[in-house]
Amino acid sequence: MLRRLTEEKLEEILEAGIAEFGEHGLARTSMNKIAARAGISVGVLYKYYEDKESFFLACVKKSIRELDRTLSETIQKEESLLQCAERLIEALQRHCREHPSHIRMYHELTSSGAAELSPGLAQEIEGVTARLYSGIIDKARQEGRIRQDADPGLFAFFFDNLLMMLQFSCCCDYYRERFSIYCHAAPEEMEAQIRAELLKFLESAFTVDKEHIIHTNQGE
Amino acid sequence: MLRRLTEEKLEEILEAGIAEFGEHGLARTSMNKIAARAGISVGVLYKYYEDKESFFLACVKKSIRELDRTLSETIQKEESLLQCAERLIEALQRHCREHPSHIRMYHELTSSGAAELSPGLAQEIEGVTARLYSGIIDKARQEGRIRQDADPGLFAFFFDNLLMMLQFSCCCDYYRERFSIYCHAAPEEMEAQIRAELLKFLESAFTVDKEHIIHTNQGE
DNA sequence: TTAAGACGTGAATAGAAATTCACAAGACGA
DNA sequence: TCGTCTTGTGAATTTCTATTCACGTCTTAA
Repeated sequence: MLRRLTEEKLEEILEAGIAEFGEHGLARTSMNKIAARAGISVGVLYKYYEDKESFFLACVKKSIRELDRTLSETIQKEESLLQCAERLIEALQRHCREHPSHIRMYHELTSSGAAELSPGLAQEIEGVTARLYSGIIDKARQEGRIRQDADPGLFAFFFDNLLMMLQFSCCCDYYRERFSIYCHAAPEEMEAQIRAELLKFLESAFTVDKEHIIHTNQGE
Repeated sequence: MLRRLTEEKLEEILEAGIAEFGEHGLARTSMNKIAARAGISVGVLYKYYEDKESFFLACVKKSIRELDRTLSETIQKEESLLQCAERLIEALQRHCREHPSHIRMYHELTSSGAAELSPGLAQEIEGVTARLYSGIIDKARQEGRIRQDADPGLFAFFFDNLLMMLQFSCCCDYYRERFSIYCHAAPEEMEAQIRAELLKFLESAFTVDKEHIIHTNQGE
């Protein structure tokens, strides 16, 4: 039986690829398995994509598109840094629930399997959020809402680190295990609490009104 | 020429394995290449180790041992949370400089290539630090040095997330790229600044004396 | 209705790498 | 010095999978 591939089928194939890449990583994922999972033959994959690598890139692009949509729906309004953070965390938690394999694939792509692709991918994936977060934080600083001596780039970097690890901890085996070592529960059982505590942490980290700066270097 | 393997040679072989695993990940690393890199024949690898997986585990064990040594030398004293953090950051930055391939291998091990190993490894690797950090933070909380409503487990988790990303950002290609997107420089060019800013971030996050808790949930 | 062209199929090919094993080289006791 | 045991060697085997290609099926235009 031979069916011309529809637009939806093509999306399905990408989704199958994302799932497999997320489960096994670029190196260990078999094109034959992807085809089987998508219910097509291997050959057709090579009609649409040059090779495994470009298929992988297409999967990543699709995934980026969906994440960007989620994010841009989330951060439109004029909001305070923390309101923004709260919405972001919520959105990412939802994204983890709905597209865990996307996050897993994203994690795989940071590993050495995709070494040659790193430079381009990092730029494409992180570029948007980096500018976004740095901008938000810089604005907050200029408005005097966070400490004046904070470096916006690095603070944005720390902020994104926390969000990224949040996602990995929800979706990736190793990090799920690690989470449960810290918290004795699976992340999906305490989504609200995680969100609340992360907000507290960020709230403290970002808030400026301290009377007493802790004395780090007073020795024993 | 045939030389009986010495204790040092065995360590060298593990070090070669760590380097290869760090560069290519578990799946893409070839036992033949490891042997060549270590200057021995493949066969002998299989005399000492059951298969690739157990060799990988031996490499990880060696790496854990060295990290544990670094950490236990670092956190012995009775110190404040932030002093402790500062020492930790310094120690980890040094560790990154001296053993980048260990960090790379650690990162590879969190990816799906080592899926079956995840549970055991996570426990072994994270168990110690998790208890350590949670303990330090819990103590600080009981002494009233950080906000009372903080969950020690989650705060320790966030703390470790930041430290872990710091290491990846120094040693792993993708994360190095990502770092430079945020900060427009390579991490080794601004080690001191990173340390200082991360301390500020943590200092703020952990410090308790705030008059005004930011109003997160007041709506628009 | 039909024939050319377009597209999907999946068995076959080729290459890479894990693992094995028959053999060789040193160690050691007599 | 000799024979045996231990241990390292690396070519050969096996397995896995990316990629190809000769073929069959559908579409479509006349």
